[in-house]
Amino acid sequence: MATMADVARLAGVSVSTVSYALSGTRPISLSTRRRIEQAMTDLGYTPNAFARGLKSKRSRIIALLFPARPETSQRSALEYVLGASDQARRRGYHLMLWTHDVEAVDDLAQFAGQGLVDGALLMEVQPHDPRIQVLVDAGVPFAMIGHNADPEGLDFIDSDFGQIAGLAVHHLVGMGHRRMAFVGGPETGGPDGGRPEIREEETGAPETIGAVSGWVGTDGAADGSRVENAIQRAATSTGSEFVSVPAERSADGGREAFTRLMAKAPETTVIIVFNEHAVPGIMRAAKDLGRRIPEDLSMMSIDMPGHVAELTTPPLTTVGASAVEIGRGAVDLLLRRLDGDMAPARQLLFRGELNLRGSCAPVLNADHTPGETLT
Amino acid sequence: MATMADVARLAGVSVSTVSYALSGTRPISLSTRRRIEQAMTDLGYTPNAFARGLKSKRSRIIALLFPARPETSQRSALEYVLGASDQARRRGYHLMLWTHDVEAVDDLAQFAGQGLVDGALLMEVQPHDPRIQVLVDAGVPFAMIGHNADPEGLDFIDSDFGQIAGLAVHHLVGMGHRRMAFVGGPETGGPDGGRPEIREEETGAPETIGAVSGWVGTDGAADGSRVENAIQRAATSTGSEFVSVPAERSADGGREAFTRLMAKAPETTVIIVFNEHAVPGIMRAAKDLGRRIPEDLSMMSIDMPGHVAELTTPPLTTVGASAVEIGRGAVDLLLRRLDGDMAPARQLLFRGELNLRGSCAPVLNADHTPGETLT
DNA sequence: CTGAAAGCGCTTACAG
DNA sequence: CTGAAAGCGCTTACAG
Repeated sequence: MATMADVARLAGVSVSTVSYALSGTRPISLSTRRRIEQAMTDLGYTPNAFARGLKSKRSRIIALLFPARPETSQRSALEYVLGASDQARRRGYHLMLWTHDVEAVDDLAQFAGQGLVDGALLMEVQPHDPRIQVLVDAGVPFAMIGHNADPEGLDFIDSDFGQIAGLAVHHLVGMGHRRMAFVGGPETGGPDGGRPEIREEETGAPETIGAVSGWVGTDGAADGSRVENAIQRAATSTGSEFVSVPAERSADGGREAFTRLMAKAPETTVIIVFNEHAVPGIMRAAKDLGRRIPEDLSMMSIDMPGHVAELTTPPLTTVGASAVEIGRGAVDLLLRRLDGDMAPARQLLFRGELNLRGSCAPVLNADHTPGETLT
Repeated sequence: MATMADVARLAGVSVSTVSYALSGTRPISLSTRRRIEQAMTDLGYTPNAFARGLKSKRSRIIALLFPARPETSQRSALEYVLGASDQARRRGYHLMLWTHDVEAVDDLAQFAGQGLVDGALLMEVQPHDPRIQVLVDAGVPFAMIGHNADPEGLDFIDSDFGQIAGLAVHHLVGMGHRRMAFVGGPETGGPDGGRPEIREEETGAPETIGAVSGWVGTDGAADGSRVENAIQRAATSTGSEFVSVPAERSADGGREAFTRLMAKAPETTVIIVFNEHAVPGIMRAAKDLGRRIPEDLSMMSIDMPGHVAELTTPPLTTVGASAVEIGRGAVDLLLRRLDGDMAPARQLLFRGELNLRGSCAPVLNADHTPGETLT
């Protein structure tokens, strides 16, 4: 590989001149610039990333911290990753994928201390995420996809679950639904499922950028519980009944949850699911009980990629924000910090959209009295 | 951040001694080693990756070259990525995700010239993949996931489509199927679909490692066509009829393909699909025609992740090799090169497995004569 | 068993 | 508008 010294020699200038020509940080005469450019093409010169990083303290590499076990990946995860990767490239950065155990904090500290990355993006942020303190201690700037319990002063981008819940519930109410159920992950399930108390602190100033809406507060809960709370609030505000049933992340988990749901609230007219892996089990259990979707029971899925939602029969109506766009937005948020912006933390909520497919239908007998059986 | 000089000062030794203590490349007295270790913990020292990379010419970073558009990602792609990322970590390497346009070869040349990565992994390798020459020219070692038309001398790992096709066809024949159809991507479709001629060159020595079987030759075709050819060979060797219909990668593409298939070979008893996005369209079109799956028509999907196959009704029987394992294997293949192994190229085929779900059933009227209608 | 020193390939004050 | 030189934080012959 040609070095900068090679280029300088061939162009008949000093190394520093080549460097300045490359960075454009000081004026170079046209003829000199031409000779340098010619020499660079002739030699096929590419600056050495390590020498550059050693001197300038900037690597132009950002890390994507992805707490995944290869076997149990969420399906929209790829979209976050590709969105972030694509945007990083557009903005001249490399993206390092760092899959890890959320609890393996020592490894992270070491990684952060290497100075390899200029900043980090955190996926699947937990309410009390141990990674945050590690990054703060290491002085590595970061932005979160999702957020922790107390995100004050921290940059993040998240789905606007309040808006998304409103969108979902409004659509369903318009179809006559008044008895709604929510199936989330094992961490959900309301009081008997260990949901943390709702704290409605109105912190920070709302902001709206593009498809992004303002941040107004946190309830300190994990994703699933936040979605659950948002749906519950939206549902009860319309006078609808609401029940929540947790489910393991598997088809069997879905079956089981459906059984519990039928025991608890047999009159349910719509199930809103935030647990991709439980979907097949729920749909099969419903079928086994003779509940046709959507005629007898509507179903809606939150944050499910469109091509996945197409696979079920009927295809699932979904609601959610674009994972690709959130991935992109996270990169922009981080690079704003890396570019030295000292402004206060920016907390962005990304608006979702409703994608109508075939799994929601009007309630036929909207005002049937409790006690009747729908089947 | 503490530097090696800080550690040396605190431990009362020279910088070189600290360096040797860290690398273990020369004997250090126990007491010295102790003092150095103490100093490192006290200072929270982590070696600077850039200084190290500049001097040693090794970054311990490998790139995963992923020619993806964020919007149209294959579902098993995440599994390759996570498998590779996980294995890289285990082996002490970082994984840089490089999503790019397959044709944007200039960008790749620049990337490769930076000396940032020690090697690269290529996903979605094309028959005449322009990336290969770029990497060879840049002197960047690489391993392929999949392979090009002429992989002689190149390391790769791929699904053993011959074995996979045999597994699939054998299972189907055992159920009485004798009229098989294949639906692949737009690049498939046999002679009228532009399939390259089959060249059966027996190159290289077969090898078997773990779940990996030996490589015996290439037909110089893209993935889809190779799968198609493998299925065709397996089918005709059992005396079965075989037709192939290409499909666009979308639900509509699937519908359309199904219509063409019914015009071409209405007696078909099983469809083998290698085109995830076409699946919903095929299934709905079949249903519209009154063809029940699996009673009237069996279906099998190649290389579809299990949790995805669970979503359809009935869940899909699948056949294929583990994408996670192939991702891991690719890393091992590359690191073997990076560790200076000068042995000849290693070409590995990964065996697939059959996952029975509910979409394949015995043919009821196995010996019906042409002219009868199954519906 | 340990140290002094060169040098990896850049960037960036300093000087003109 | 351009150059000579220091230095980023390591690794690794060279010397003892």
